[in-house]
Amino acid sequence: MVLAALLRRLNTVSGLENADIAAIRALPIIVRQWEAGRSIVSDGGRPTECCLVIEGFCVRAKTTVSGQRQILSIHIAGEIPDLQSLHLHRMDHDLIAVAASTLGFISHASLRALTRANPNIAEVLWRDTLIDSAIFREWIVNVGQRPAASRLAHTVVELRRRLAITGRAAGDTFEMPLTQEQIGEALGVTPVHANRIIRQLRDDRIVDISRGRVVVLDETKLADLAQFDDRYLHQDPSL
Amino acid sequence: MVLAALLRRLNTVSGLENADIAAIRALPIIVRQWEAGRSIVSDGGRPTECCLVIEGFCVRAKTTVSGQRQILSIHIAGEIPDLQSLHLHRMDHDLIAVAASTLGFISHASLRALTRANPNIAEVLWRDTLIDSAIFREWIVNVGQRPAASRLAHTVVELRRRLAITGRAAGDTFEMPLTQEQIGEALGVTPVHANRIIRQLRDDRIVDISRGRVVVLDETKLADLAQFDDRYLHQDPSL
DNA sequence: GCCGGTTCCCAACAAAGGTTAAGGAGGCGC
DNA sequence: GCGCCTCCTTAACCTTTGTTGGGAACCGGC
Repeated sequence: MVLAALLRRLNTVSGLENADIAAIRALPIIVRQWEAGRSIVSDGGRPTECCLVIEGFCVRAKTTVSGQRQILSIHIAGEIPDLQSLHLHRMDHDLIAVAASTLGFISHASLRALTRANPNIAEVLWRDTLIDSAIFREWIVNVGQRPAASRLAHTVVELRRRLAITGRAAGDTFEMPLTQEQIGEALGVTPVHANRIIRQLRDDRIVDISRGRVVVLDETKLADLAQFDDRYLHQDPSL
Repeated sequence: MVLAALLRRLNTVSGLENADIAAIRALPIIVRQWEAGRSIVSDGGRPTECCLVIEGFCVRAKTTVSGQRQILSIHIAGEIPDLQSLHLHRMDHDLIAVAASTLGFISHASLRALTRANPNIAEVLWRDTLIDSAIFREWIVNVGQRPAASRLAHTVVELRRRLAITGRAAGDTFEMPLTQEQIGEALGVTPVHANRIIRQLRDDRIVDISRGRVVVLDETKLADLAQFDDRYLHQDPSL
């Protein structure tokens, strides 16, 4: 069921009525397989559909004039990374699959009809983009204020929490299929320095990040380093 | 007219119909004077109203567990910096007036009634929060990839462009009432380093930032340093 | 099973930015 | 007009991160 992760996530994060679920289920979706590294929408593009991650991993990224790349967010099953394109018609960044992924494409036309007809769903999706925004704010703090090792720890904890919503972070292990270069791009450091801090966290027996997997070795030390406060994820709709 | 800057801005950035303008004009707003440095809403708070900046300057900021502060955005006349609180009920950051300001408070109840009754306005406001989000993305790039002097230049150019919408950046001079410490907090550098780069840009005759005012001395050099691409501001609704 | 590309790993050195510590300029209350 | 407080300014020194340039390990295709 292609909508399973999306419905699970929206229900956890915002709460859905039965009518909402039915309306979302009725959306026409085109499912496609995407290979690792392939771009989904590019900076400057004018997409006419939104992309639901059914399975896999995508990132949003921006490249500066001088050619440096910054990863802005990491997206997992159940998320719609380019939902903003519904009202921001020209892309200001790239969306790329970093691992082989299953994607579902939903036309802007059908989404707009859905939100117009169903203000409740409009608010749920609006809220979803606001949570996206809250995560960007935390990333500004991450790159602006924390030393590189803490940045990595914070990113790892955040991803784990988000994966947990759809049951993709059981135990102390989960997938994070980014190369060290991409981890550096997400943290705002060079690949060499990314390697240094990954090694450091491994040597200190805090987390082992290798071959696209993360193994948490010491919860306490990781929490200490990350100084993670989950409020910004707004996972509880009642709060 | 307290709504002048807001309507001017929404109309530039999204386009408004006459009916929308009338409906916005009918909103009940409580106007209050705010002194410089006074907090408007705090991290963890659960506001029941949104705050429109009628005149003045506000910033949003987060403080880490270890006490470091990061400014997330700068807000000017015509903006609603905590519009996200309409659907994100608990604040994940602070909103503070950095200069003496005139603020208008609009209850969530009346805003929600407005958006429910008028899907067009709902979309305009949704789009507004998406532009907010696009600016956060650019700030991640700014803090993550650019050297400190470019970061400052970029921030200056962005603010100038946004002020220009409501005619508050005529000529080569505009207000930016931040202390050097606050500039540092926005750029993710220490106050000492903020001072270094401000001096450097002054010595190089690029911009003179002092006593809360910015004077652009050399457009070309500034543009060069900032590498500014205004697409992320999404100021043209037709694009 | 080998080959070519990607990814990972590492060391030496350079540069950007952080830390500490201090003095000076300007505004405001009395 | 004096004193206080905030903000700005600067210098010397230290730490983190970037740069350059390498080599080793892994992976998929043939």
